[in-house]
Amino acid sequence: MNLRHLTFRLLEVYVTVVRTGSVTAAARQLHLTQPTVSQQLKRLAETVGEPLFVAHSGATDLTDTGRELYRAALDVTGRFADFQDYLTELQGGQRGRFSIALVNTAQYVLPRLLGPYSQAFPDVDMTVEIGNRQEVLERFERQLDDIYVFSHPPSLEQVHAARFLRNPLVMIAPAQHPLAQQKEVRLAEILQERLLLREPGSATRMLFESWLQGQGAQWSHGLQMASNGAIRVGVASGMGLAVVSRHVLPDRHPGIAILPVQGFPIESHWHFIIRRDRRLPHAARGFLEYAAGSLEQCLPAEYLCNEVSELFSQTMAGTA
Amino acid sequence: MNLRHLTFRLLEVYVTVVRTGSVTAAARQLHLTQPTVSQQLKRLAETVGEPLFVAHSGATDLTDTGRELYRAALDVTGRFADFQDYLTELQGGQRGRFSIALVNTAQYVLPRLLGPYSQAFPDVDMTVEIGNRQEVLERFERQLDDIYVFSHPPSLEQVHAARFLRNPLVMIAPAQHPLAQQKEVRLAEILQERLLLREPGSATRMLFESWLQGQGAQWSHGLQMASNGAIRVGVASGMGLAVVSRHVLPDRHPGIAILPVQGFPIESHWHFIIRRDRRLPHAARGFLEYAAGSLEQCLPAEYLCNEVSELFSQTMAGTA
DNA sequence: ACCATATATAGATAATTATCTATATATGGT
DNA sequence: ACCATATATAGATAATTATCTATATATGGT
Repeated sequence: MNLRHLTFRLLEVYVTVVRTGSVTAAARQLHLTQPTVSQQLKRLAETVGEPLFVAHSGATDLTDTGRELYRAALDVTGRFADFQDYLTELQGGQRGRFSIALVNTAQYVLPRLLGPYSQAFPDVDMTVEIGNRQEVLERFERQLDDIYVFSHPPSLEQVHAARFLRNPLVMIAPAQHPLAQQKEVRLAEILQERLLLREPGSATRMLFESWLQGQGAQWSHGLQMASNGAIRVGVASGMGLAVVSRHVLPDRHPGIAILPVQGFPIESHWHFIIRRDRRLPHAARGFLEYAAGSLEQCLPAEYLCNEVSELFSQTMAGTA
Repeated sequence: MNLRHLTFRLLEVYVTVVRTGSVTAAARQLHLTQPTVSQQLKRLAETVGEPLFVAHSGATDLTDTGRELYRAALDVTGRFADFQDYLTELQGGQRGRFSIALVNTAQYVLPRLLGPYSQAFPDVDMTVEIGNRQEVLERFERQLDDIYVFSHPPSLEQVHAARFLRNPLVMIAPAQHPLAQQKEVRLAEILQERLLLREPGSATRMLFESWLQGQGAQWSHGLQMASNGAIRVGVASGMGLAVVSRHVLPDRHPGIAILPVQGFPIESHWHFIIRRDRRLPHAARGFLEYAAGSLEQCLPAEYLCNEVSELFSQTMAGTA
């Protein structure tokens, strides 16, 4: 046998024999029979091409070569044990990396989950991508990320989605706006006003438009703005009304009023989405498990809608 | 497959693939076919339980796990290469250890060979044992050493011996002794004198006695002394005559005369002796090879009798 | 001198490996 | 759009390994 065909197992057997100082004891420890261990030793010595033991009057002793081999075996098996540890951590989700792509609006809440998670798993290397619905959808199609967050997941066969948070869309107005004083606001009243809207690829805008369409309505004065932040500031400074995710507003939001429009808030949910046709990194699974268990602690109870574990069990099935 | 059944060979294949960045190139380098290497990689990945490569648009890249494995593989194969180097040196006789047992008298010449040898092979750990014939014979019987030096080797089946140096026994007397003035000395004249003799286990004494017996003679006044050195001093100071190896006398030996006794010098030879029933360490073989090639440079030409290489070829046959 | 214990050897077998040839399947560049 | 190149898969096979049970052979201690 060539030295190259040595296995770690064989070295392990050897190390055990040297440590215990006895073939029989080693066999017991390794759950092998004594002849098996004897044979392994013989094969090892043949492979090395030198005797490893000398039997001088009873007690067998290591030769110099045997001692060298023992050292080498310890180093080598030790180094490989390190690699195994790495694997174990990786497979347990305590180590590794994954990426998650968020639609813009979700960045107002998700950090509350991502923060504690990355504190709990400092060895996981997490990448967070942010874009509007259109952009995240493209990433999804190009399979760039491991987990996606949408309010309306693409419905394809290879997609698994699970809701984790309510995402109500509200109509906001400057606090001093006349409509803000009313008990109830009719849709028609809104459509007179100027509306600050996100770009067409935005999920919030799509949702609102499809809702409007359901009502057989259409807005008249629109003004496009690049971000939720800009819209919020715009509304506060009297530029117009807007539809935004409730999460875009801080808990306290002076200068801005939520209008009690008929049919509002428009209900939607955020989902964690994974692709069945792509291997889910252990760390990504680990994150979803963490989310399933910790959403309650991280996010306000009023928005909770924790169905993450469903996703998780689905995935399991998909993987198996 | 379990991680323990990984072979160094498999890691080597992996390392080659990573290095060349190509399965086909690695196969060429390893003198394997491409499918063989593909299969090995597949098996390796299965063993590890994680993908090692990601194929993103053509170019295949290592995963994190692949990179970890690569590091581990480098460390591990590197460590084992060190062990192989050790083996190579050992098997080449440049490293290792052996012991050689000398009869007392040989210690006057052998250092001239051992010195240069151990300078040339500083990594060989050599043990030199010294005793009288009886003692060395005992060591031989108990198989304590790798090489023995006798003038008259035991003649057993498992013994290989080769002469390497003449060992003439001379009769010495105080320089001012009457016999020292004669052109020729008869044996009878000697036997009148007091003879300084080594102990019964000594080779010199045995040789002399058996020679005497051949002549049908016997000495009358004997005085036993413990060492060749003591005898030399004793003779110089007029205590008597003595038979010693020519090598016991320095080149210049004022105060001592070599008597031209009839039948003297008694010729004998030193032999290197090895046992066929005992593994000859590579270093011991290396020493004998060195002796075969370097005796001429190390010892005086007049005593040379280099038949060491015969021994060596015999040994080869015995081993094969 | 014998007995208990440890080790080695013989003989057997199921499983696995290492390797091949032939062929199918990407994939990148003109 | 096609062709050259690279990779993966299928199918086959000889060799090797890992392991066992049964048994022979040391070896050290009373």
